Amino acid sequence: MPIDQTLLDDLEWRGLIAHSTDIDALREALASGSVRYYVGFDPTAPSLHMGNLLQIVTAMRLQRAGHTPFVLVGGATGMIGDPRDSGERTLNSHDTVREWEAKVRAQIEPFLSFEGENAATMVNNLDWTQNLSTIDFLRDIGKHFPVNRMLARETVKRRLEAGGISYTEFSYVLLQSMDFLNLFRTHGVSLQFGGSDQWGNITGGAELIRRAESGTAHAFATPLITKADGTKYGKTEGGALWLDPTMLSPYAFFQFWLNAEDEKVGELLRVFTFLEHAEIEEIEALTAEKPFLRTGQKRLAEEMTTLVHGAEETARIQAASAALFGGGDMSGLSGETLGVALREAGSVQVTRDQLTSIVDLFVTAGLVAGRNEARRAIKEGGAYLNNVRVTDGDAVPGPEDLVGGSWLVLRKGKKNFKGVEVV
RNA sequence: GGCAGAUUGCCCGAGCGGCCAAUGGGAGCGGACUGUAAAUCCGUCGCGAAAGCUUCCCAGGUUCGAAUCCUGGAUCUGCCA
Repeated sequence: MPIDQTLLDDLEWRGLIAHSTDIDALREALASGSVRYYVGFDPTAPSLHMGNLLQIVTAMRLQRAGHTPFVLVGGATGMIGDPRDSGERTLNSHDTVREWEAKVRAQIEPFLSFEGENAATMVNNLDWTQNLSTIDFLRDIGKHFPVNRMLARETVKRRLEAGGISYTEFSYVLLQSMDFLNLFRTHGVSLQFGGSDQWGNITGGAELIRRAESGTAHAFATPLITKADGTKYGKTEGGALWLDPTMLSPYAFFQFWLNAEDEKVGELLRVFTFLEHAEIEEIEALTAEKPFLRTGQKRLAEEMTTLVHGAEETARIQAASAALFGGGDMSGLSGETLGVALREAGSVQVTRDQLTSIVDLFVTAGLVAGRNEARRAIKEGGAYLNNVRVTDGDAVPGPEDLVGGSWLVLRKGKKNFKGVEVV
C-alpha cells in the first residue's frame, strides 16, 4: 500500500495535532514507510463515546494513509483507571471490566480494516501484565520513573491540590508507558497518539522507550473538543454521546450533531469527517454567510451518523427529522410516514382503552420525569400535542386527535418529540 | 494511634433550635428572540392535582419542635506521632 505523503499536513490542517514530539522527525518517519502506531481505549464504560470517536477517526486517517494500526483495549489499565480531575475513580469488578472490554473491542472493529498489508491488530495489555511480578515491574519499569517528575504532571498536581490521589491511580502512567514500550519491543510500534488529556501518559511511554531501549518513538495528541464557551463538549440530555445505539438512540446521536454551534461546525467537520479540504472550506464559508441554512450542521450530522450507524439508519433519521420539524400542521402526514419518524424519535404503544390524560401520556412517553414536571411544562406553555400547545393537561385525547389514524405526537419544548401509538 | 475540622438537594455553597423543602450561584428544563445555533432576558427546578409526604452522611437521643443541640458510627481533610 502506497504511503500518503500528505497525511501530516492533513492532520495539521484539520487541527488534530495539539501536542507532538519532534514534529519534523515524525514527518520523516511517516514519509518513509508504513508506521506502526497505537491508540488505546480503556473499558471504563460499556460503550465508547464522542471523545473516543475522535481517536477512532484519527486511527482511520492513519490507516487510510498506509500506516498500520495496533488498537489496544485496556483490559489491565481498565482495572486501574487513569487519574482524572473529578477525583478518585471507583474500581470496577473483574467481571464488569471483562464485559466492557468485549463490548468496546467489538465497537471499534468495524472502523478499521483487518485485511491487507497494513491490517489492524487488536491487542490487550492484560496479556503482558497479568503474569508480571511486582518485583519485576518495580525493577524494570518503576526504576525509569522519577517520582519528582511524576508529581510535576498537571493531572497529578491538580489532584494533589484537590484532595489527593491513590497510589493506584498515581501509578497509571507506568502501565500505559509500559504498554508503549511493550508494543515497541514486540511489534515495532513507534507512534502513539491519543487525546490531549492523555498527553502525559503518552510522553511517558516515549520517554520510557528512550530510557529503556535507547529507541526513538513518536507521539502526538489530538485537541480537546470544547464548546464555543470552552466548556466540555459531548453531552446530551441522556449523558455522554455514546456510540452504542442501545445507550443513545441514533436519532439522538444525529440530533446532537445537528445542534452543533455555528462557531464549532467548521472545527467539527475538520476533526471528525473525511470531507476534503475544499469542501469543508466551502461549507464553512456558507455557514458564515447564511448560518440559518445550517448547511454545516446538516452535513456534520449526516456524516457522523452514517459513519457510526450506517447510511440506511441515517436516511431514516433524516426523513424523520423532516417530518417532525417540517412544520406546524401534522394532519397532512400519513400514519406510515409519521410512524417511521416517531419510532426513530422514540415512541410507546398504548391501547385505545388505555388512553389517559395528556399529563399521564407525557409521563408514559418518557418526555418528563413525573406528573409534576408534565404539569409544569404545560403551565409554562412548553407542551404540545400534535404541534398544538396543550392548555388542559387533564384532557383525554379522543379518536379525532389521532394523526394518520393511530398516532399522537407529543412534544416538549422546541425539539423533544415522542410518539404514542394507539393500537 | 492522638488532636482539630468537615459531611446540606445534580454540582458549588448558605443556614447553626421554630418564620426551612431549606438563601444564592452553576448546570438542567420551559418561554420570548432566532435558524432544531450562540448570546440575552423571563420563568421553573424533592414527590404529590391538593391535603400532605419523604429530605440536609448513617443510627439513636434531648425537645412541644432539630439541617441546626447531645451520643455512637462511617467517610474525608489538616496537624502531631
